Amino acid sequence: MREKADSELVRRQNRRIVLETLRQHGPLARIELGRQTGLSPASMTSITGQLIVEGLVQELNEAVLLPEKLKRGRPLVRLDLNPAAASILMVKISIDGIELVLADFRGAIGLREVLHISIHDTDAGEFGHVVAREIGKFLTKNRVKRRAVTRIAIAVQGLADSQAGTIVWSPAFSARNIPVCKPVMRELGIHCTIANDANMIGEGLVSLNPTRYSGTSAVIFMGYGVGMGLIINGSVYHGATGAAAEFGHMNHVPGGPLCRCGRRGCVEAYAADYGILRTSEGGSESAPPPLSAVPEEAMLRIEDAARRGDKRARLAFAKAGEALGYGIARLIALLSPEHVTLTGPGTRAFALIEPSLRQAIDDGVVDTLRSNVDLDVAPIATDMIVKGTIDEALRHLDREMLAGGNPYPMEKIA
Amino acid sequence: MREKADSELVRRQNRRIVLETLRQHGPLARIELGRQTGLSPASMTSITGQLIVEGLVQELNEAVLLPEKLKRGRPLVRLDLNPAAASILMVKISIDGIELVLADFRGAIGLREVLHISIHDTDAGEFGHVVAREIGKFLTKNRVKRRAVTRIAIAVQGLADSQAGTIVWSPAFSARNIPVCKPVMRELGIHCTIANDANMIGEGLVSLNPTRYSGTSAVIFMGYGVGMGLIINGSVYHGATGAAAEFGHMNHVPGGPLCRCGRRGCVEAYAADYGILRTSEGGSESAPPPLSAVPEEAMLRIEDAARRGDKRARLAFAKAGEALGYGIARLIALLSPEHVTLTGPGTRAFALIEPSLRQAIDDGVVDTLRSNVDLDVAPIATDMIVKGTIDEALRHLDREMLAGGNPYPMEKIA
DNA sequence: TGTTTTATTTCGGCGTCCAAAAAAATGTTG
DNA sequence: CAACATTTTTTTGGACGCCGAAATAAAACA
Repeated sequence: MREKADSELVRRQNRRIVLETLRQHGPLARIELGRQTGLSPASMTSITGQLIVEGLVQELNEAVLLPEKLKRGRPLVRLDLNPAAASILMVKISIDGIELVLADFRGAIGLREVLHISIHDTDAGEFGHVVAREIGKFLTKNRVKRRAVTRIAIAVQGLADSQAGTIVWSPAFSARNIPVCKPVMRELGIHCTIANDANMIGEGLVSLNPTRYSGTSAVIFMGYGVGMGLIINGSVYHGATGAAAEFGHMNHVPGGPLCRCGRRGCVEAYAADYGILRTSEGGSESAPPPLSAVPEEAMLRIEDAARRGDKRARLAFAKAGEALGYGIARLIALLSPEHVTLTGPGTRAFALIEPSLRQAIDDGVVDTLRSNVDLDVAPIATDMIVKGTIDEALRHLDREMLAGGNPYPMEKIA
Repeated sequence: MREKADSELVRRQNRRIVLETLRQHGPLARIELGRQTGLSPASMTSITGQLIVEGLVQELNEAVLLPEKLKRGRPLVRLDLNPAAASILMVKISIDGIELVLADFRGAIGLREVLHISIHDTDAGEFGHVVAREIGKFLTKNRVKRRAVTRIAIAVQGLADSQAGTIVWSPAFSARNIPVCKPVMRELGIHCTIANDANMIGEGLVSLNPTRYSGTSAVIFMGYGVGMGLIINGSVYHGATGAAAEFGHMNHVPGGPLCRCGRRGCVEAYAADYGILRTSEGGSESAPPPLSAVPEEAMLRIEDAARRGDKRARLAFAKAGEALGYGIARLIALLSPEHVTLTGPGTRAFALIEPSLRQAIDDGVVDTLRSNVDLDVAPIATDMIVKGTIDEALRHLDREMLAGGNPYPMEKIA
């Protein structure tokens, strides 16, 4: 049951709609905002006035920006989010290292740095400190005041517990249950959240194209592992702790090949790069997966071999496709998503995977459901993680800032 | 992005909260409503006054009802939903026949009738007419005016397309794609909806215990088939067409036994009564499933045999448990629900199924996820379908009636 | 310079909510 | 039994948000 409504709720909701509209459709004049949101020009004046006083929005001085249309009438004054209102520090933790990105309140990226530091064997108790230290260095080097950073948002490969702020399990670490957010918050005094990277791809897709992703869709990431971002009814699904959508560790065949998670027969054990590598090398299904990342060259070699007709290599991709296909079939049976998007480096070999994947979907799904699903491939995923993480943090921020939206009397605005 | 807010939205939302509170917590005085909803007594007077004028709510004259506490002070006047404000005709279509239930605006059941008519071989074009005719007879016999019936809500075993108002596929029929809602609406002139019965069990559980089911949960129905109602973030999940959550037709083993849906290896092909029957009789996996329902006695016989130690019968239940268990494991990997509830006649033999089911869940789920799931068994399900269907129809009704909530000036109320 | 056009602001009205005061309805007490 | 106490409900008056209409502002055009 929803909360009781009053005039405060009305204002808060309308403020939020205005902010979101500006976020999505770039700079807009008051009257354009009114058309977009359905609010009257009078209310627009009032709402934006308040937002300007609070520093979240600013008027743009764009004599330059409007050379195209020389209409008559009073020129419109475009408004935009004030980039300085907040900034988000995004941290991407992956098997390759740590990436730091600083974005402003509009979501525009200002600074970016990739650290190729070795983290795989970092001690669980140590890692949070390492992250905090690297963030500190990054900020100092770029002369960014810590107080200027509003939020730290972390995306990580593997299972993250967003409630506890920990990395439950990740291919980037040998350790498990690594606390991250708490030490970072303690050492830097900045609010910090952590989430799974595939979920963040989902966030990115939703904020990029809310109409397309207004229903139920899935993004499947293929690479060093198999991850999934699940969009349900237009918003990314996080379980109770943020640890849902473990598509890669959904069982495919009971008692099948050994997975990195320790179980047998997971989709990932067939379809992640190490699974493909193992099959193509004729390794035993009980052979333990490698601890470190499979080098890209190794995968390129197998792909080449398969394209040249090598039987073992072809089989490896066929098995990967079958596992993915049945996994998708099961997903369809449960949720009948409108879109299933494949992404990540593993899609490079999509042509090799596709036949068995489609066959598996054909065999595994009731006809009436299958016809509704649209399967597509989107190779580029890295920046989507960054964008998604930043956008999600900004959405949270919007809500926070609006919650504290004190009533400013009209007189003060003038 | 949500809709713009204004005072109309405030009133609508608060009216709805009041109605829902009355629906849940029985008759309440204005001041009690105020405490429950967080609205002031003044607003309560205004809102309930409006609802009373519209005939949705009525004051209860309960001099009798209050013998318990003889407090002093002005006695409270309890309000309740006006039962006569609307009525719902619920139709349950199953392999056993058709059941008709008439409920009032409070959700209380007034009339009930079970028709053991044979519908299995009804022509697809004919069935809607049959339903309409039976409803007509039922209403005439009980002297209920058609105009008095606000909505017809149908729950059906099998795959329903709630968008199109059709039965896509059902074990109760040999035909497919059977139009139901359109002919019913045409012949009776009453709005009609159709949905899957397992989903309606979900609705029933949510309205019975919203707190427990505020997150993600699944209800799995075992019987002539295997169905599922999926509750996500506190509300029952319907895909785009209402045809989601086909847990029974989620693949378990590629190329496995033949399922009633025509595919191979579905969970249902192992765990529905016909699947258990087939395995226990040592039938080939390619043996086509029976067209008609498996009689209860046959199942009781197999259960008995298994309890007495018959190997084939025990194997049949073990296989059923394994298929269900892996299905649940896959569900957990995707959504990590808080509760999984098993229900339906198939749970009679739960003790026989349980060991392999738990083993399968153990083998199929990553440790960190499994520990969060609470598995329980609730044998009685039939009335939950009725309750859920009625409650869902009433919820829709609430929304409709509130949408047209004209502003009544205070003077008119007095 | 005056006119036209378009964006924005101001003003007055309406609907909602709430707090406080008033009224209503009953029990308690001397 | 009348005055008091207590509790619920209604009434009153004020605040806030939205909107339509009128006023104002800022430009192009003639």
